[in-house]
Amino acid sequence: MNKTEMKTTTMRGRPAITDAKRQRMRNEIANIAKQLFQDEGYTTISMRRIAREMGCSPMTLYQYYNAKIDILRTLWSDVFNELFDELEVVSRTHTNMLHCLGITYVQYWLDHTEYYRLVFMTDGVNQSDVSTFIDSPELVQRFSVFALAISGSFSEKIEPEELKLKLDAFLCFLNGIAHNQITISGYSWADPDKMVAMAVSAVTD
Amino acid sequence: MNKTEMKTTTMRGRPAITDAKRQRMRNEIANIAKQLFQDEGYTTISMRRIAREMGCSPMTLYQYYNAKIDILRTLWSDVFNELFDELEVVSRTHTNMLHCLGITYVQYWLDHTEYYRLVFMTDGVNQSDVSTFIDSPELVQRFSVFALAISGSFSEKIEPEELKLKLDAFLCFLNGIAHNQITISGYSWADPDKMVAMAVSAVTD
DNA sequence: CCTTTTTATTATACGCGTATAATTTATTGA
DNA sequence: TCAATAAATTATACGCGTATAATAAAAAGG
Repeated sequence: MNKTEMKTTTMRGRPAITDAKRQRMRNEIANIAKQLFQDEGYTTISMRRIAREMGCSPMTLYQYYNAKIDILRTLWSDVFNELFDELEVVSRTHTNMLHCLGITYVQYWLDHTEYYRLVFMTDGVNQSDVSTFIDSPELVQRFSVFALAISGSFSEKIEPEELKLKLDAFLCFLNGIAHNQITISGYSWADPDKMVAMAVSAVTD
Repeated sequence: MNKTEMKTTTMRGRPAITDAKRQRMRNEIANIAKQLFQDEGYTTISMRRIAREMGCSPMTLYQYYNAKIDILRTLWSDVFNELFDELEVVSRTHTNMLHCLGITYVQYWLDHTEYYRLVFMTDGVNQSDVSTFIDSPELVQRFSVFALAISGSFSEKIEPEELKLKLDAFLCFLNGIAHNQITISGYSWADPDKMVAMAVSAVTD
């Protein structure tokens, strides 16, 4: 029997915050933080600063998020959902699906480098990474558009382990293209679309 | 006329530290820091702790390094040179050069994830970008082992722009493989060697 | 009303990286 | 020997993330 269930019976003491209220507060914090992170960068913005903008004390933020990094994590999922919405549109409207998916995926990050930095380049040295939420079931589910596109590009049925290899490699290649363009921006990279084309043929041949 | 040149003429005031002495001090700090970083991790170890082990005040470290991250950068630079030394050995001793180069390159980063994070995942907004380092002439020079291996894998001469495309794509793919393994560590990725093999065939076919 | 209980919120404190101010040290010219 | 000077070193201070302690707020029971 957990606390939310206890709520139904009468209880002494100040009542715990409603789930709805809690969620509204989380959203408010996330929205303010998103704006600040995008404008001035994750490391530049402090919890004290977010609190000031919220009109609360710094420690109140910890009532709604375990840590500063957790606020960022919430923003990550928003970003991914937007991206995958685009990808699903592509998967329904294009015939040479894989190539278009690749282009869309890479181009999305190149068009939103600040998001890319938010998701894949959070302060390097500590060990908290993106995988904790990439592993969330609903996101794993979303990645299946790539798997379907790959298996769809073959006439005969493809073995699961070979599909996994192709899928993983394809995702690595796409991320690598985006990542190098963004992090090594001083170097004049070859056309991303052509590199995506190479990634596609590596997976479909 | 700079300060080192001024040293030759007589000057008032406490003399600046010798280059040799400065280098000895840098080495001493680096050695202590390397041990501590390896034992307890970069984030865990503080400048105050390093100073304590050195028997000096925290701020004295800043006489020899601009920032904590610069100490790590120095350590990384050493190991990075070792990577390219390895790669050059590989390029001289193996026939299927490209595949071995790829394996070596990726495996290096997987063996030194903390250095990967340092170089490729530093928050680009607030300070030094990877490209400033990657663009340094001696490092660009080092990357040519990949270009040579690619052009060497074709019997007839390859056009420069096509070579560039293949080289850039190959580097993107390799970095992507390493990057995804490191940043999305919770996901069980396909065998890196097999993905490298796909990257190789994408470039050589 | 007032106490009791439980939760939300805020205050305080710690160690961090490091900018800047203060101090010590090593040298030269008088 | 003794100021003057310049570099090395150290002390102090700031804002940071956040753990923990203190306080305020909201409900129920007397």
